[in-house]
Amino acid sequence: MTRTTKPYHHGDLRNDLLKAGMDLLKQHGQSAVTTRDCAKIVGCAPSAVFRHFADRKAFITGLATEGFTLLGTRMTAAVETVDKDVQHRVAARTYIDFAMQEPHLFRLMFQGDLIDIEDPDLRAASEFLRNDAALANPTAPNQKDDEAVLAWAIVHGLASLAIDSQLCRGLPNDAKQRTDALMRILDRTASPFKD
Amino acid sequence: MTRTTKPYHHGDLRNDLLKAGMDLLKQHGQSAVTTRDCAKIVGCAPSAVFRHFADRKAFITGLATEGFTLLGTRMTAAVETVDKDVQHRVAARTYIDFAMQEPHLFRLMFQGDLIDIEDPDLRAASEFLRNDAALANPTAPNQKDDEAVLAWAIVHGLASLAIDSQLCRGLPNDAKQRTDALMRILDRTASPFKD
DNA sequence: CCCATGATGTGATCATTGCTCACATCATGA
DNA sequence: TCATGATGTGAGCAATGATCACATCATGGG
Repeated sequence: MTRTTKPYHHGDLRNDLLKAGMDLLKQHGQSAVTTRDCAKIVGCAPSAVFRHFADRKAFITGLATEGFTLLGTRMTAAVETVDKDVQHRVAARTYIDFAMQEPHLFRLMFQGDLIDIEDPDLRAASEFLRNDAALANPTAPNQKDDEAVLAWAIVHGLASLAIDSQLCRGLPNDAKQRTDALMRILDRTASPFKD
Repeated sequence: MTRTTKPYHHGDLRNDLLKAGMDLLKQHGQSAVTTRDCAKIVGCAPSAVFRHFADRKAFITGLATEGFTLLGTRMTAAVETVDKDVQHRVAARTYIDFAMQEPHLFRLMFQGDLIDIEDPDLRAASEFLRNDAALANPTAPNQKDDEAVLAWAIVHGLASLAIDSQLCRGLPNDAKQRTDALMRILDRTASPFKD
């Protein structure tokens, strides 16, 4: 055996708690992400959670932050591999695919009353979206900015409606196939994504 | 005084509970909508709530159902007063305006893990959206259907992003003005809404 | 008209959950 | 080395959703 007595101090409790929360979230949704269950999974006392997070909202915000980081990583990685003229289309596909694969996480990331919108870490992790879409000032007179906002709205709207089961009738179960179905709509109708 | 002793049986407890829930929701968000507080506001025992709703989720679903009904009423009323060629634009404005005026309710209506998506009353109340957008089969080969889905996605995406404070930097505080700002984006960029 | 029955409301009570606090343990650097 | 601050523990509190036995009442069939 590698270890007989478990040490009093946990290695990286904060991160392990987030990982446990991610598992619960992925499998059973946000209501199943309970601080006590996360503590039990990690193997620490329920009170230990609050050494690393001010309250449950802060913990959930931490999960959302990880989600934005993950989405950002995927999008930049995907965009880097393709030609400039199809980058926005690839970005859209990656965004939608992320939502289809991680619906609970995606929902959480945009659930304004469950997370702390002002949290600096969260803002930093999600900044790339506002930058990419030039959303610092959505009322800008700049036509290009408007189109960027609109593109985000289209993709985000499609993903959200599909997740919240308003669009689910007729959509396939498999995540990839659902992404394909939504992308087909984009291809055929949305001018910003037409090549 | 009209009544000295309060009767054992409440008049229309179910509806009064929903009204109380709506008030709490509007003012403090979904986390403040607690079955006990609603009971206290209405003046009944905490347990009485569960005579009319299976559980909290069913109660929240009832609120969402009222929300869809309200939105449907507003949209049909608004559309009826204008010419056919601008109906979709007026519908879009009404949708966005509703979201800006009742952000908590709007969020709730599309929060898949807080409400019971399969509830027949909810489905009936929200059916007009799927009908209007011809969303029964979003993968339909019909180009017109695709455009309807896209139009809904645009409007829904704009409203959602604005509410969840990802778009809030630069947006005015007043609900009407926020609606105007978002509609301006639609006017300038979204081809389905260009006249 | 009466009363049996089902619907509606009550009070007591439970388990779960977020959260706090006094205290224990340990790592670190002065 | 040892004082100090960071990290973890266990007990425990208040709020909340939910259940259950019981109370109250409306109503329709006899």
